[in-house]
Amino acid sequence: MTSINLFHPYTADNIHPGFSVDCVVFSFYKKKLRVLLNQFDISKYWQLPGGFMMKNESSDEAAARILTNRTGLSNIYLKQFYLFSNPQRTKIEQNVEYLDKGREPDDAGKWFLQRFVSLGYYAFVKYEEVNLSFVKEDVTKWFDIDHLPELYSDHENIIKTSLEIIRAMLPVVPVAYELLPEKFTMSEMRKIYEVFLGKTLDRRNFQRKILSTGMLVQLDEPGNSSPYNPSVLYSFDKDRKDLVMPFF
Amino acid sequence: MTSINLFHPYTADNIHPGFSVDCVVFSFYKKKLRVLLNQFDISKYWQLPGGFMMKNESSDEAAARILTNRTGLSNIYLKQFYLFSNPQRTKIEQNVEYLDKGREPDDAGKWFLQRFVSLGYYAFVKYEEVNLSFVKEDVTKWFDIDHLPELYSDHENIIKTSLEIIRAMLPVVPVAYELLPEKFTMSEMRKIYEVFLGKTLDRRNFQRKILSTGMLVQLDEPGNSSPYNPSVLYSFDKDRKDLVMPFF
DNA sequence: GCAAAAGTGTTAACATTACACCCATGC
DNA sequence: GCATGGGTGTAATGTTAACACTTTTGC
Repeated sequence: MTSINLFHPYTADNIHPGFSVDCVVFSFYKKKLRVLLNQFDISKYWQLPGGFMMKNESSDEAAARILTNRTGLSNIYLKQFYLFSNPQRTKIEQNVEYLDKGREPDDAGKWFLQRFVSLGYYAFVKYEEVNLSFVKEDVTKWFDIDHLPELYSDHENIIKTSLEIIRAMLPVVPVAYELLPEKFTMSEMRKIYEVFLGKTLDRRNFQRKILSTGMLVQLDEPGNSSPYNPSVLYSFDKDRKDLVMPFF
Repeated sequence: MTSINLFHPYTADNIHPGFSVDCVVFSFYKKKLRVLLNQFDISKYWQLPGGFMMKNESSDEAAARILTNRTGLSNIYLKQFYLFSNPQRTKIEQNVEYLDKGREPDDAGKWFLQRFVSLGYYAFVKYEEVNLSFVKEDVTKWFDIDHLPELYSDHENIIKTSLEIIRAMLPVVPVAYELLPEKFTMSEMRKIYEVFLGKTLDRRNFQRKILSTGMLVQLDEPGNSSPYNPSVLYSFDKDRKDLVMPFF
C-alpha cells in the first residue's frame, strides 16, 4: 500500500524525464506570511509541495494539478519564477533514504535517483479557503515564513529566491488581492506589503496612496480586527483589473 | 560527416533528457536592435541559437557554452527568463524534416523527436565584439528585430516573450551598459531605451535624469555620430555597479 | 535658407515624505 | 490614565513632464 502511494501517480513512463515542479504557496494569517510545507512519515525533512509533469501536460498544468490535490482549490494564482538546475542541487543520499524507507519494490523507483531540474512556482491563496487534508503518512501544514523547519534538498533556497523575485516585482504582483480575504482592513493590507518589503510603511501615506488608486471600495459594516477600535472594512473593486502599484 | 555534425556534441546519452536551451541574443547597431539567428542548410527555417544541457552542466553553463561557440565571446550577460513547456510547442513534423534531411544514420537521432521543454535565455552583447563564423551548412546572422524571417518552432514567441519581460524589468536590467560600445553618445543610449519601451522619450529630460545618477563620465573627445553636429561622448563609470534606473 | 541633430534651462503639476492631533477601547 | 490601534490633514520637498531657443553642418 504505502509503496504505491509514495510516488503515485508517477512512474518512469508517464512523466517528463528529469523534470519536477516545486510550489511556494503563500497565505496570510494573523499578520504573518505562511508557507505550505509537507512531510512524509518516512522523512525527517519538510518539503515544498511539488511533483512531476506528465507527458501531455504543460508545467503550468502540472503545478495547478499538484496544488489542487493539496489544497482543494482550483484557479489558484500561480506563476513560474525560476528553473533550478544546479547538478548538485539535491543530495542523492537524501533520495536514496526516501527509496529505502519508502519500501519501493526493487527497481520501481530507480528513476527517482536520477538528476532533476525543478521549476519553481509561487502561488497565493486565501488562508480561510484552504482545507488541508491530514493523512498520517503525508502531513501538510502552514509555517510562519520566519520560522521554517529544516528543509529537503534546496527548498530553502527556492523559498528565498521566490521572496526575492516577488519583492522585486511587487509593483505588478497582486499580493494583496490574492492573499486578503473578501473583507479586510487597511492595516491588514499594509502589513502584507510591509512583510514583502521587509520594512514598515507610513500608515497615513499608505492609506492615501491606496485609496487614491480607486481599487478599493469602503464597506459599511465596521470591522473588529482591533481590540481597541472599530476599523473600516474594505473590499477590492471587482470592476478594476489593473491592480498595479507603481509606487512600491 | 554531415550526419555527425548536425547534433554534435549531443547524443541521447550525454544530455539531460527532454530539455533544451534557447538564447535570444541582442545587440545594438545603427540605431536598431538586432537578434542573432542561425540556419542550417537543411532547413528553410531560421532559429534561435540553442542546444541541450549536458548531464553535468547547469542550464546557465549550457547557455554560456552554446553562446561562446557561436560568438567567440566569454562572460556574456545572460539570464534565464521563462520555461516554455507547452506539449505542442514544436510541431513534430518540423523535427522529422530535420532528421530526414539531416542524413542521420538510422536510429541515432530518434531522441530528437521526443518532447522537449525549453528554457529561454536573453543575452546582451556588444555588436562590434562579435565575430560571426560562417560555415555554409550553418549560417549565423544578425536580424533587425522589426524584420525577422520565418522562424522554427515557437521561436517567434520566445523572442516576443523575452521583449515583454525585458521591458517589464527595464529599471533593473542594464541594457545600455551591456549593449553600448565603450564610447557612445547620449542619443545612442536614449535610443536603446526607446526601442525597448516602444516609445520616444524627451531628449532633455532623459539626459538630465541619466546624468543625475552619476553613472556616466563625459569624455573629452567629440563624437561623430551625427552628420551635422559634433556630440559629446560618454562612458560608463566603471566604479559604479548600481546601474538601476528606477524612473523607467 | 532650411532641415536635422545636438546643447542648454525654466516652470508648472504632481507625487512623496515627514509629521501631529484626536478618538475609542481594554485593562 | 495610559497604552494601543485607528481616523484624519497639512506643509515642505522632490520628481516629472512639458516646452523654446540656439548652434552646427550638409545640401
